[in-house]
Amino acid sequence: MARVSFRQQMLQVREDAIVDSVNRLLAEKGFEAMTVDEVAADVGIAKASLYKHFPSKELLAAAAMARVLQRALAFIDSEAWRQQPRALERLRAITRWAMQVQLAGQMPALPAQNSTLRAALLQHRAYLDAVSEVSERLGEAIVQAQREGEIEPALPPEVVLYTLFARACDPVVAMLQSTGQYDDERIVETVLRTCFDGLRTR
Amino acid sequence: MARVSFRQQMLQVREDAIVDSVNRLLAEKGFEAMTVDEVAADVGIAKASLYKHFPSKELLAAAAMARVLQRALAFIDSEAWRQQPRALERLRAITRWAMQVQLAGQMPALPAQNSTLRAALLQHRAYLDAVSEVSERLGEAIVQAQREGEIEPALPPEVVLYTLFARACDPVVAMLQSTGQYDDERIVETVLRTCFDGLRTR
DNA sequence: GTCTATAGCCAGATAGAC
DNA sequence: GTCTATCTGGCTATAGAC
Repeated sequence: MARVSFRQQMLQVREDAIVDSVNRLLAEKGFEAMTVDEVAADVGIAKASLYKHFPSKELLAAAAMARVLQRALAFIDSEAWRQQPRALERLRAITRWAMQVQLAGQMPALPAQNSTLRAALLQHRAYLDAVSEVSERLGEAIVQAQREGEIEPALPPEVVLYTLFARACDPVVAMLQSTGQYDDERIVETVLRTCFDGLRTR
Repeated sequence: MARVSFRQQMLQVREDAIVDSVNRLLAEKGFEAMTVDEVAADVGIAKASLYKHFPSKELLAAAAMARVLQRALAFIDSEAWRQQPRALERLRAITRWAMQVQLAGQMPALPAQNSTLRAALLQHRAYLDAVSEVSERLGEAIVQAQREGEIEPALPPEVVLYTLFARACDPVVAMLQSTGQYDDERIVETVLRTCFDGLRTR
């Protein structure tokens, strides 16, 4: 059995704390506006210490984005998710999960088209692996939901996939949150509804 | 009749060129990653000259965002739009217009929650006026569409409004464009469909 | 108003002691 | 690995000649 030293555990805990902070700051201000000084201050360590853990700002952000995807994957692998018999309900569940992460201020924004972050992500193994793993699992659920007649079969599966990725970061969630008029559950259910059922009357 | 001097016309043309460049760069890289040097180079003038037209980077971006909204307003005021008898079709038309602007690379991204740009926008008269004017017109169309039974009446009108604003910048448009597998019209119609009809089968 | 040149600042990254 | 102190580059903004 893999014995993990106390030192390594401490390291892991610290890195988790760092990545938490980065997630929050990425969600709040985006990659470019987030400064490494802020991250260090938020974690409560010196900036130079941060650079011992992550060799650049880009790789710091990439680690954070990879972890969100790994958590999504953990959710997808959970019993509760896989036991859901209808594929449509599985898709709703993962989308709901993503919106809850966003409401908790832990969903980093999608990187802009042209950004040093984007370039770094395309070379980041853990991130790319997580993206393709999540895409594959969701792709299966999408195709199944289409076979079951629940998701519109005329939509190419990749359109559905991209839409779900985009809705995970849907700015409408933050807009509704900032009005203060809706509680979290209401926000999630409303945005989920507009995503799956559209704005038109059914 | 208002006589406009040749000088003023030249000025206007130049400022339009500047704002075009800013729009493109804002769409491509976002406010923080865009540099004033790039804008100047893109327009083909010196950076100091830019600052004669716009006193700060924030106000430069704000002018660009205000102009997009003013163009949206011009579209809303056009005969073709207003003669459309059904409110739902008017909402579809303005959303389609926004997606075409985005495909043309001229739709600036929504500012992040916490950003110097956001602060500047909240003090920018032309921007705020345009936002509230657009919101008012769309709000009327939304309520009417709900009365006509076309837009889901259970959705608060502001949720519909925010959703339309968000879809104007929907990253799915750029994602589909970057695959190169779809022509512009197909992209617009597909994303419009997911917005109004949802992902589920009807 | 346009330019060249530069001031001033701030953020990413590093040196080097402990 | 952690810190303090510092380097370095690039960015916003301006000075000042034309």
